[in-house]
Amino acid sequence: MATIKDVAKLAGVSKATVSRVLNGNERVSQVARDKVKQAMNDLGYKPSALAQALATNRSRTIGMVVSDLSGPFFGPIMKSAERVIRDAGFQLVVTNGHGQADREREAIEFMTNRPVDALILTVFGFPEEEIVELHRNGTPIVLLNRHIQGFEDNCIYLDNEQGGYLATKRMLELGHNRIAFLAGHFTHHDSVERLEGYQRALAEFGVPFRQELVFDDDYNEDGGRRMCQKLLNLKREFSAMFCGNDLIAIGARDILNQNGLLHGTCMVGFDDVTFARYLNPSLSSVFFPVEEMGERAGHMALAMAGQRSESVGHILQPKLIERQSLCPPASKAD
Amino acid sequence: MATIKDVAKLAGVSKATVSRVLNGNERVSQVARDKVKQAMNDLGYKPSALAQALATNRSRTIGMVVSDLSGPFFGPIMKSAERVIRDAGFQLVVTNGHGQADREREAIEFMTNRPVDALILTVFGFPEEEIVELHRNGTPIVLLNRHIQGFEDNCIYLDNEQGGYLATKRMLELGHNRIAFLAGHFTHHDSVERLEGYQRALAEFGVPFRQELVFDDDYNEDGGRRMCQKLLNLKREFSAMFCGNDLIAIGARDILNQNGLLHGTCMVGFDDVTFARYLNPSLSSVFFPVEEMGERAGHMALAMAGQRSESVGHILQPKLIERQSLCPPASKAD
DNA sequence: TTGTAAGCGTTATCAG
DNA sequence: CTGATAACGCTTACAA
Repeated sequence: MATIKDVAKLAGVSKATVSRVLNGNERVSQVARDKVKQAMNDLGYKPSALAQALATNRSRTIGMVVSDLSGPFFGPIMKSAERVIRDAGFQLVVTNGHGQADREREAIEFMTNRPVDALILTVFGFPEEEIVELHRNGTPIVLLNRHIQGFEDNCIYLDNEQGGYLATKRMLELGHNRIAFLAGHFTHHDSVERLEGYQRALAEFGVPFRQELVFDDDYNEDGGRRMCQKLLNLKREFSAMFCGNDLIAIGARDILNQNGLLHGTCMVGFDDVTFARYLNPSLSSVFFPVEEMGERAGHMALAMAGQRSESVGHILQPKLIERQSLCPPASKAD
Repeated sequence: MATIKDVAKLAGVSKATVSRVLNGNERVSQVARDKVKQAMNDLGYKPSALAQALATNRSRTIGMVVSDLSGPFFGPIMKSAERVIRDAGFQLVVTNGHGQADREREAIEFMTNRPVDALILTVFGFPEEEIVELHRNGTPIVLLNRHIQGFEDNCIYLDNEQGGYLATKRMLELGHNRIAFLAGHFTHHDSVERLEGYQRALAEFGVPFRQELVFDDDYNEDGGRRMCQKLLNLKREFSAMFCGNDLIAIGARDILNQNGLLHGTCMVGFDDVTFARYLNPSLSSVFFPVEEMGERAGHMALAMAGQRSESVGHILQPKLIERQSLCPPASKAD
């Protein structure tokens, strides 16, 4: 690998001059500039990002910690963030925090030792204070899907309450008044917020809130199965179901199907992951603008890294996607 | 941020000694070692990975270029590779090549300027010679899903021929003898190899190969739709369908469904992506051991980076996953 | 066992 | 406009 020294020698100038033409145009004579460029070409010279980072204390790198490197949710976030970041001539480095506090801490340390110019975090276990402290200590943070008091400027999150409201309202409009809510654990504030939206819609339609129709369990297929089974065991009347995410919905559908109830039950999921539309009947879902979240995260991180970039809002709006699983109640009135 | 100098000063030793205790135990007296460790703790010292990399010319970083940062195929590969790599104290850096030669080149340059100790590549457009040259020039390469003559030691790929064979054989066993093949473009060697497997199975069962039942188009939903539509337009007799991947299968199902043929047609996809089992009827598919591929890639890359790691094989074996979409032909004989 | 000093490839300060 | 030269934080002969 050719270094700046080789270029300097070949061009017959000093390293300083080479460095100057490298870093955008400062005051360098045209002749010098040309000689340097020529030499660079001849040697196939590429500056070492490493050495530049050491000297400038800026790495042109943005870190990202996700809770799952695979999966339909984080994929699009990473993808859109990476596009924005690479377009700015920066590099995105992604690592997995596995959604557990200790792994997340490890992942974050990995990043800060690197170091990165800004850090995009989607962490669940990692404590709020540490996040804020990290930021204070000089690693600019963009926090996704989490909303810390007094740290709002660094957060990007979905209006979950509105999502819960939209889904529930639509089912109410269709005539349902016994709507079960199969939520994720209420330790996740998303779940709580979605519940609030659910309640707001009920109130608006004068339908009483029934605690016995609300369940919480893991945010995955098995959680959905268990909650749905519980619901059936209770023999509570219900004609519709709002699920905390699409995986829960899939688990629930499985149980409903086994009981011959799949096609009669109105259902709305959350996130609108790619395969929701492939299901049969296709699954209605509250669309989570993941790509937009990724883009915004990218822009915000770049801005924090001292790069001028679009300024973006902090709260994303969900949208109800209507598909076959949204249907009126079986007409008992007739 | 505390530096090695601060630690040295506080511990009352030289930088060299600190460096020694940092890099595993060399000959350092117990007292010195203790003082240094104490000082490190007191200062919360973390060595700068950057400076270390510059000094040693090794970054403890493995790069990976994928053709899609989201999507059900690369997610699990990245995830399992990352686990292996991080367990070894290395960092995985992922970037997107978008499956286009120029973007891939850019992505690879980004990586080599960083630099990385090894590079895992899943690139399609990038020319073979350049890959081999890159490796010769000192960036160790692990190449996924591609098989270059004379470069086998660096490649990890699926036995596609066997995959095509397994799928076709099972359908033949069920009694189908008009099996359409909706392949991806034959410019992808995967497609060609799968076709060969398809033909081998046919030959084994004495069923003649019919060119008019073979189609090629994009490896996605729309490609599947177009190929299926063409097949129907031709009014060729067929009772089963082998699809080049699961997305093609989904597109084809859509068209079949519109024609009331979904439940009568036997179908096998390829890759066995996560949602194949969620479909209704659930989709049989040739399982592609993506996680294993990621793990092997990780181990191989580590080994090339001079880290001792498990040695792994180069060819992965597919497996047929049987689900509802696998069914005997409608009995015309009766 | 320990310290000194050169070097990794760049940037940045300061004279000239 | 240009060139020495000192950083940046660490490793690594070489000497002591």
